[in-house]
Amino acid sequence: MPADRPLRADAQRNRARLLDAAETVFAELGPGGSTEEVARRAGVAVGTVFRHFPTKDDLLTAIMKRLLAQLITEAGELGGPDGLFRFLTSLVAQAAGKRSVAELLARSGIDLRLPDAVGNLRDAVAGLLSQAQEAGTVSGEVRLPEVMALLVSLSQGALHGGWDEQLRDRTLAVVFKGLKP
Amino acid sequence: MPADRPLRADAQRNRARLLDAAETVFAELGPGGSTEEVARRAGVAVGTVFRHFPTKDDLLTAIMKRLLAQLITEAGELGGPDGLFRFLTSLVAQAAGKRSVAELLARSGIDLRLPDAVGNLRDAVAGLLSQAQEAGTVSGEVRLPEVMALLVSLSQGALHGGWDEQLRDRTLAVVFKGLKP
DNA sequence: ATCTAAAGTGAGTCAGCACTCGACTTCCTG
DNA sequence: CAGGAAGTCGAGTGCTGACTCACTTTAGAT
Repeated sequence: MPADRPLRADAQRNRARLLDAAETVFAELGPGGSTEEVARRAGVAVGTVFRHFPTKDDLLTAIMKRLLAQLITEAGELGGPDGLFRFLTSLVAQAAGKRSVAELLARSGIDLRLPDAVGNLRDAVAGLLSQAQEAGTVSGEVRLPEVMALLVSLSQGALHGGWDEQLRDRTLAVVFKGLKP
Repeated sequence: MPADRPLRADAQRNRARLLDAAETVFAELGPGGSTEEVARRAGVAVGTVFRHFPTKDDLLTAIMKRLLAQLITEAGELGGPDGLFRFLTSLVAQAAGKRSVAELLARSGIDLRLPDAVGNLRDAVAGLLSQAQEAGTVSGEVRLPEVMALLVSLSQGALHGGWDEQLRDRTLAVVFKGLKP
């Protein structure tokens, strides 16, 4: 077991292409999308996919991790009294277009290989929640678990229902009203 | 094409068994559950499944229709000022246990073979909504589409998040508060 | 009791898909 | 500019799961 040497240049390039391709493929076809298709779109042979990700599930997990990291960054950058509201809005908007986001949240409660990353998202959302509560834009009654639950629900709903912008706003408005003091 | 003659007794029995078996199988395994497994649990050969439902998708659609009919009945029986709230609660509780319910709602927006049945559910919910609004338990601002959207979202969330009773109640409490005047 | 069309059976077909592996190519190091 | 390790290639393998069909069984009409 040699210490992890840096990847060769072509390998790095392919790894990145693969992740991008996988994201769009799974976004379009769901987890049912085939590995072969991912390879094709990345301009690479199947064997290469499996060198980088020994299992289809590993590939899925890798995208989830990346997506999760992006969300955490976004949550970290947002803040202030209505940071939580803006984060939720953005999340739902993304979910409506990108199946992966919703799928990610759906799996996150189940998949045992993402616990720390999910924990980080949880922490980020907790931060937004307490900021909002201090600013008085969210009721002190509200706790983190139900916020996470709503977050998962809404992104799932947006995904499956094919919401347009208006419906999204009206639905979020109801939830936001429920969160306010 | 002879007019539809009544099914033979054994055929009727098997059809019913098949639907029951399919419901539990798909509830446990999701749509990925195999036709063979459905046949096994119904105590019937695969061929029989395909005699009744030429396509796996036909089988799925058949359960959806049945489930939908049950929901519509339930919605019809409920009523009064908090009928809508009780319906939502019951729906979410069912979704948490039975994958099929959530999957049904998820598909209902997409699947083109269930439009009338879904329309009926929509009507039933519309009835509950207007009753609640007349009684003053739900704000007049709220419209049907967002209620349907919340309904789909919450059942999806309950399914994927594996909510316990407490979390379910707390989450619903937020939504209900958002619906009130 | 007899007959027959409807229903049931289950081994078999076929397609798709995750994954393998030996031959070939490309990067990097000295 | 070797040499060889790391990476890529893609035809091939094996399995799973939807669907078929020639044959057997059975319900129900006469």
